Amino acid sequence: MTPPAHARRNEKSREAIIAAAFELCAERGFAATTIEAIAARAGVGKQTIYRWWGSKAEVLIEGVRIHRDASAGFPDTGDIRADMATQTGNVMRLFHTEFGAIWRGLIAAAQTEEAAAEGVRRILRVSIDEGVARLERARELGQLRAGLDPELAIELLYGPIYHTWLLRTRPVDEHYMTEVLAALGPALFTEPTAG
Amino acid sequence: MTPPAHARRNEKSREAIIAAAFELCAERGFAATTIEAIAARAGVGKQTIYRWWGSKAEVLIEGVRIHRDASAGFPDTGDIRADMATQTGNVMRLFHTEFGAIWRGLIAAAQTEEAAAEGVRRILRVSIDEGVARLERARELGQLRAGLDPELAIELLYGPIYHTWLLRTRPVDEHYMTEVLAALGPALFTEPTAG
Amino acid sequence: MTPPAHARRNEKSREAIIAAAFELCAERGFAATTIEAIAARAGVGKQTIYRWWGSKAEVLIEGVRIHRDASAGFPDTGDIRADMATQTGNVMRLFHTEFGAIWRGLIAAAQTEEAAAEGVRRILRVSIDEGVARLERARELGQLRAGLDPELAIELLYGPIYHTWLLRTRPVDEHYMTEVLAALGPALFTEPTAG
Amino acid sequence: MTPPAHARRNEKSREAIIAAAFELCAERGFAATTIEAIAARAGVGKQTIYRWWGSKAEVLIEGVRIHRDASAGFPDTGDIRADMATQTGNVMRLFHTEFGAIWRGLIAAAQTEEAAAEGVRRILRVSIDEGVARLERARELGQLRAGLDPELAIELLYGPIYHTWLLRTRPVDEHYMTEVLAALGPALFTEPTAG
DNA sequence: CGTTAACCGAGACGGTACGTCCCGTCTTTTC
DNA sequence: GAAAAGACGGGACGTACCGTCTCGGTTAACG
Repeated sequence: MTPPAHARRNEKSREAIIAAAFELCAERGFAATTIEAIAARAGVGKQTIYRWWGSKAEVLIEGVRIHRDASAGFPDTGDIRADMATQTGNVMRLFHTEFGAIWRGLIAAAQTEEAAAEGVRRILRVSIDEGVARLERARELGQLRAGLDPELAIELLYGPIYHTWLLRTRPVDEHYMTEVLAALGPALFTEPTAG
Repeated sequence: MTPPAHARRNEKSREAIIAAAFELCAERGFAATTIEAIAARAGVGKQTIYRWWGSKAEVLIEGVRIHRDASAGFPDTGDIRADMATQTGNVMRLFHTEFGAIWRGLIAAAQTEEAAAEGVRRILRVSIDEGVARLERARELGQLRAGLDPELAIELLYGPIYHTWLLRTRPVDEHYMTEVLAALGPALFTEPTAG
Repeated sequence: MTPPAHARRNEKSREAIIAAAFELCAERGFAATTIEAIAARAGVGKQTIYRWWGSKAEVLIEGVRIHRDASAGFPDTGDIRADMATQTGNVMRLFHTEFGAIWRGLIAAAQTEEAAAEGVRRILRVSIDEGVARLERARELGQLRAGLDPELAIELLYGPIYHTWLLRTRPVDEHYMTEVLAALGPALFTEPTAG
Repeated sequence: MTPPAHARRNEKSREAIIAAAFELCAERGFAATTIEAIAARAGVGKQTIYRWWGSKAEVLIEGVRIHRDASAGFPDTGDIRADMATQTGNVMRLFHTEFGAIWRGLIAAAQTEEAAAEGVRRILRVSIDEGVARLERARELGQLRAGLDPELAIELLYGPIYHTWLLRTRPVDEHYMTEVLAALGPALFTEPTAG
């Protein structure tokens, strides 16, 4: 999404733009954030944004990627059920922060704008791969239901999360993930061996 | 979303506006569809749109509702697994038509605009309730796993559909729903009684 | 230059735009006057300017035309030499006011922009015709050199005025027009009959 | 307008810039010619233009000066009326070439920009002085009306030329200068001696 | 004869204005 | 009195250039 790193590029401007975009999304939401406002807040000419990114979505995606790279990966305590609960809980919590609002905006943009879709996909790919890797380790310990495709398993898990978060068909309380995991248990995991 | 039906209201305009909105979304996509273009296409003053709806999303939601009311409900052949496969297959097929593009746009709008979110929610509510009703009938036949909340079950099923459709993390082939249902089977259903 | 008078047109905006354009030209000069600034000063959307005029030059030309229509015509005391001195003196004085700066800008614009050239031409046409009419009256009194084309005579007179004013090859003192008229006398007029 | 010749200055760039400026003015007109385009066409950095000139007008003025220095001066056949006709005819012809379009642009720029005005003035000064010198020679031969200021005479002559050329109040045919000279004759010259 | 300072091409940068597109409101006229 | 038509004030769009500012790379004068 970003043209290949350019020697002459001003790193300070790049950072200021991403930071301004995040601030403005936090303050007034994704839809009300404009390139003009980002440029003004960052103390930058509009052209400098258009030179390196194709839309506000691409700016934010670069910011999200940086944010994501700096955050913890999938937990691995050896207990796959517990780790899944931890991870999905983290995700749901994240979704209710400012970051969630930005991510929501990006997913909306991705419905319309191919570049945004590509960025969203790339970000999700990493998370999915982490989840798949964790499931592979669980499989080696015999914790996974036989014949289960790990990537499909991740979708079974994240699907309901995104469904309730994006479509808001019902209020989500803090036990939601517990219920989802409990219900999905028989589809995903072998019975935990007794204590 | 629509003000209470008004005696004086011009029914022809109402229909022309909704039809124009659908056409334009089909031709140029949700994001590129504007109120001005809808009004021009419908041969209507802009004010007439603003008088009765709050945004293009609301116009489309009314159209989607009409469309939905005219379509078949949840199938019920007695075989819950087969009916689920039929229904989810229908949904996925629908998502790849022009209607899908509109629905995609409305979900995007719902991330930002409360009125759209409300409309989306109301439309989904009906579909979910139909699914829940179908599952209740299955439960009476002992086809459902004990202790399963039917609404949660619907989310376990539709979650992955929306996840792959909205986030496009991977190409979806025609067997996708078969695999999802197979994987979810142990979580949702009792073993089908032999022959 | 202006589209045919339109019933729906907002007269207040039209006047505010012309007034704002004049003010801004007076304050910062023709070149530094922008459509954006005119719109802002007039409390008007830019589109409202672009809807009715093609450029700032056309706005100003409309203003100049109104200004010109409201001003006195060619003097006629019976003494053609004196009237010419009065008139050319008035013109030169006018050229050193704010109005002169605007007229200067419009002539500059006319070098580049056909619509401005057309406007300038139309404004000048009226003044030239007035001069021609005055000379025709002088001819009837036998004050004009035989065989002189009155329109050419006007050009012989105004030519040096515009030459010094636009090209500024030398400072112009208040006697300049006296000298020009004295020098042109033999070319234009018959000897005044001794009195 | 040009800083004092500098030893290090790249002569090739200087020439390329002036040539590019002339080409671009010829192709798209003075107003549409930009410093960026000149730099690109000349294969030169923008800074190299800004280092040596203050504006595109100054670049063109330097080019015009070179052009002018290379062209013939005022003719002198001994017959002042004929020489004036020759010279003014040459000028009017020149005004209808590409060079005329550039000169027109510079005069327009001079209305707004002091440096351009200064350049225009300097170029005109030389031509006026040549004309004045020619008239002085005519005076010695008794061809000039007594008491006529030669510089004023030049303005009486060039005034109408610039008036019609810049203000375009009427189409100018090839006899225009003949008529102007014929009409001005009594103001400028003594009667040609018979035979 | 190596150093060094200016010039050079290139082009990113902070800006300003452009002319356009729509927004949602308002006004006029018609049915 | 709803509806068509569309002008209006406004805000953002994405683009074009402005004039300034690095950045390496020549290149010519000086030490």
